[in-house]
Amino acid sequence: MTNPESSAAGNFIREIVVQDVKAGKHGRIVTRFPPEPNGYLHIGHAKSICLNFGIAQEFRGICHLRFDDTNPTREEVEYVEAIQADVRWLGFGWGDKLFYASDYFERLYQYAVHLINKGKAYVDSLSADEMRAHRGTLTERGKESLHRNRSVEENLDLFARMKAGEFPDGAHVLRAKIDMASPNINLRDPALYRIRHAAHHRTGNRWCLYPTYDYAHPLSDAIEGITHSICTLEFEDHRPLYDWVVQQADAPCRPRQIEFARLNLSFTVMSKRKLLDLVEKGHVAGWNDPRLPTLKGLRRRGYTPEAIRAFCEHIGVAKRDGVVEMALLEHFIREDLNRRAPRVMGVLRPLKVVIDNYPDGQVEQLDAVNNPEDPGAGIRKVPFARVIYIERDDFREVPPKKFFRLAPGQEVRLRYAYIIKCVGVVKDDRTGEVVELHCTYDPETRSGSSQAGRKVKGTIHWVSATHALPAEIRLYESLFVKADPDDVPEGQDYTANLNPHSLERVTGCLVEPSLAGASPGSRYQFERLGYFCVDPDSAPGKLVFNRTVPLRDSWAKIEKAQH
RNA sequence: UGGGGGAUCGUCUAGUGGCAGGACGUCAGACUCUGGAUCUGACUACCUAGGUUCGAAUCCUAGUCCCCCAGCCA
Repeated sequence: MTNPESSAAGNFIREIVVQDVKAGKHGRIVTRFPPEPNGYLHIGHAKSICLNFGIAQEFRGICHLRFDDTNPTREEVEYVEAIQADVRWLGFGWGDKLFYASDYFERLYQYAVHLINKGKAYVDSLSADEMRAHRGTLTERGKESLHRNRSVEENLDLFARMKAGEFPDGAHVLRAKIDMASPNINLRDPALYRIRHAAHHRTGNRWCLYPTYDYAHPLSDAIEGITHSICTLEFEDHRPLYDWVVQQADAPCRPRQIEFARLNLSFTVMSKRKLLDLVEKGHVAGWNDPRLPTLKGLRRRGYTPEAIRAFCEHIGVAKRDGVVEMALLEHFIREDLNRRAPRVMGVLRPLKVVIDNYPDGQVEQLDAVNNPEDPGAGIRKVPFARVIYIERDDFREVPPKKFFRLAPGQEVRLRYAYIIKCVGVVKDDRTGEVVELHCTYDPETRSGSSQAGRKVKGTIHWVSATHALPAEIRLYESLFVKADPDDVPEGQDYTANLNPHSLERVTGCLVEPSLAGASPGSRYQFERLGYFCVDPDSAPGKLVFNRTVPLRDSWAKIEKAQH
């Protein structure tokens, strides 16, 4: 971890840092994660967090957490707290390096005065519309504002009065004086300050003048001594402006901005706007809805920080934009939970089975392995009795080819118990639905016994009728039916691709009694089904589980191929 | 259309003039008291056309396609 040369996952940014270190450019590497507190963190942020904090760790440097809170009209404390909790949950810390761009407002203001004095910034009094008209287009150069050549004294006076609150919103802005003819639109005298008579979540009403991102960000980086300012691709053509601001302000250091491609995940959306939209329009239940790619959603879904970090490590960092398959994220949570999650038995859709030759009233406590991947996890007792429930899917009256489960006349092993044979099927007279099975068991085949070696094709899970606990289980599918939710017919938007089956609440499930005290957040593998996590909605006597991800299911593939 | 970026297996990603590699995925098979896990094997890629070179994913030239930018958002 501390030796850059031995780093498993190299990428072009680490390479740049290595070169800079070799060249002796920096005493110590300082990065930063700079969220705007106007929304919750999602897995795309996790990529950036892992990158920034990861590089700092790797080079024995430090990563700052800095809130980019320059726009009081969209930011709230609720988010700054949530963001800190999420970063911590992901497994990263920032020591005492917690900062806010708003902490720098006074210094930023002084830098602006400095720019005015140098003739590098001026107060413009054009309206927003006029400014837009003056900006030109992608192909036509812009026109200079008639206020562009105001005297330093006049600019200083106006700027001070803007700060003092003498003008309404929009009356004036402070602009960088760069080049209205630049082919890079960002350099056509961008706004540095705008008037906003709005209360800020940290500075209250002290200011009515707020810096823009393009101005506050580079200077905040410089003030903090950031060596490598890592951001996403869309800021690439802001880099000349970033450099301009730092240089013209005569800031104490010159951070290097490096851009990488943001994460896109198939079958979901990542933009703050769409996420907010989904929440506000009620397509999901909130920011922590388990179907969302938000950190809070993934957490509730049962994802571990370790799995998310492993995912971020493996997707790599590059400049080409692409879409990572959801299957890769699922791979990492399966890998993590396979190693760590205790196994239990639970039946989603119970089918009653009476074992005719098993003594009525007898109960056996059978040994069950808690985690075959982890011998240290030990064993537990699972009660077995005459009436049990099995998974409805594990029985077919007319078994298709390669169906290794229960069917009339067929044998199957009950996990950790006996081999049983189906000898009778009870149906509902009216609907024809199978409501109960009759089986016989072979007492010689008890799990672990000398005769247990007899082979049967299939093993299925079960719960004892009298001992099982009722539960609600929430099954999730992808939020969208298309890998690219934006792939819609003309005139429709991404919500047209919402998956109507993204949530299925299954009630009447039965789980083994050892789950009685399961606390919210704890994760299990329900054997043969998948990984599940106790939902915060769960309560004693009212268990609620979320399915994090199903187990890989090769039978489902075979069956699908048969159709 | 001006500017800025980017194109390598289905997906993500290595590669910096010398055998195109890894991971996910998919398909087979082995094993298994989870149709899980594990193991084995297979699969499939350098945007195009020229050029330089003994040799090009890599260098050059000309194209093509994709993404970003015209907020007083970040």
